[in-house]
Amino acid sequence: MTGAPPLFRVAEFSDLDAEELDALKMSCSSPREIARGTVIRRQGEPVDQIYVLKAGWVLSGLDLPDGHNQVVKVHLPGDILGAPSMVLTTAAETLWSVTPATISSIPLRSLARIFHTHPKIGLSLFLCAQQERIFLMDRLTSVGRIPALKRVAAFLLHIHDRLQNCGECKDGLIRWPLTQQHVGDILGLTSVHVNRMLQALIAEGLIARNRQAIHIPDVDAMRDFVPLPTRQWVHDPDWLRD
Amino acid sequence: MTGAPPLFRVAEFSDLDAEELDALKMSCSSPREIARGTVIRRQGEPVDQIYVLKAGWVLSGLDLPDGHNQVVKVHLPGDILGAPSMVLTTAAETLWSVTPATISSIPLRSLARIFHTHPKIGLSLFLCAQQERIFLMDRLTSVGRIPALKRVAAFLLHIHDRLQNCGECKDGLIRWPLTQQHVGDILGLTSVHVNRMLQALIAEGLIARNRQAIHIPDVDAMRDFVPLPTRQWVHDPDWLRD
DNA sequence: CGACAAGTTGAAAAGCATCAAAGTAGGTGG
DNA sequence: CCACCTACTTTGATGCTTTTCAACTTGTCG
Repeated sequence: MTGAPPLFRVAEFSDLDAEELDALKMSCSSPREIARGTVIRRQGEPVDQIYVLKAGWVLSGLDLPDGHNQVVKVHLPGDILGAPSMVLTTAAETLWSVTPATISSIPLRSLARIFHTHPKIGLSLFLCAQQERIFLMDRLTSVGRIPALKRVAAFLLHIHDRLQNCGECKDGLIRWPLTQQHVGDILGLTSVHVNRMLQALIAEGLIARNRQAIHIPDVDAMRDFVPLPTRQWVHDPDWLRD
Repeated sequence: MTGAPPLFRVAEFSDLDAEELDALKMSCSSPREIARGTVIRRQGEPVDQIYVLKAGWVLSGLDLPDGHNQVVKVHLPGDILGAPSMVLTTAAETLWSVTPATISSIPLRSLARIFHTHPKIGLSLFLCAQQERIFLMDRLTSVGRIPALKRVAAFLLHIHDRLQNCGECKDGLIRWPLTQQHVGDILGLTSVHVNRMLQALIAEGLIARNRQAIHIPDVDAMRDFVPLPTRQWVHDPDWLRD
């Protein structure tokens, strides 16, 4: 939207005025810088706040008793972190940074208050939660019904689109902080198989790659290759206008 | 909670007073009865309302170009249907009943208004959306990282717990309207393999089955067998009380 | 009774996991 | 500046889980 760093993706569906944006900011603690690999909140811990990601990449994942891990969300700048566990007595997910990151936190009490003082923000938060459900539904479809090659492609394209949305990607060039093990945990594959699928995508000419970056030279070709639809998000629709 | 049929699962996390429940009811159209196999809303159609399921089972699924289908949600009585597509210009999901069902609808405009007139309902709806995210995260973990036998077991247990929550299941006995093809589409398996896994669960003594029902004789044993944690939902927590 | 949907079974093949080992880059300390 | 360490990537061989395909069985409902 603007050239400024994205503060909140909350305003993605309905425009918030300055006063509302201010109210949101007031609810946030001052930003905290964390190193790569920092655990923000561990699975099983009590939940008394959620977080806003100002910069960096954060993963949210579930650990299984057998040592396997499923990453359920790749968080990019502007995202709200840790909200699903609000409805649980103990956090479902572990949140950890895979790059240096900047986060601030919102106490649950403040969040609840916002719904009363600024209903429109409440509605915006609700819509963001629905968007997260769409993301999860698409990933579930990907993991459940799409073979590995296209599954990896779908994921790369998804990240591309979201990075572009927050102004961190242009010309299909993505600074890539994830290991192949991470990608495996995101897509329900082994890192070995992810490696082979990446090589296959390179052989197809759909992507190029060096150590720190992935390049999608022809985004439209990638879109054709991926069997999931590109999602068209509403913005300030009829039914939201009073 | 009560012996009465569950109207809204919306009140699961915070108690709503009579006036609020009334406001919710007022936003709903009068209930409509639909036959088994009725499509409520098809993928790709415009989105101008969401639905409340009063009775029956409804599936929500995504169709892929290759003809495969991924069911992303099994809806039980009390559920809100179709909300994720609110943020899209065109519905992501197809909703169809697998039993005779009773639904009523809520226009998006009314839903938006509720956030302003009854912020507490807005907050409750937000929390329900977070719960749906937890369900999706658990299913994603299931499909991504849990082998077929335990995956089927986890799903049966999940449905058991939710049915019990809305008073439609006791003593581990579940009236079962889903075909093995449905279960396959829910879990990312083929119906053939679902069939074999069900037989294996019977051989293990974890379930029993006849044509219309599934029985979990020892729910605790089932819980031990399943590698996902049982979710403990908050109800009326500190931070929600003003 | 006959038709259709769903469940069941077996055999073969595919896709992905597993295991093990070697290769590569980046960072650190001597 | 080199040597080493660590984390990550890459490669090959093998095996298992699940799919695919096809046929057959069972139940249901007109």
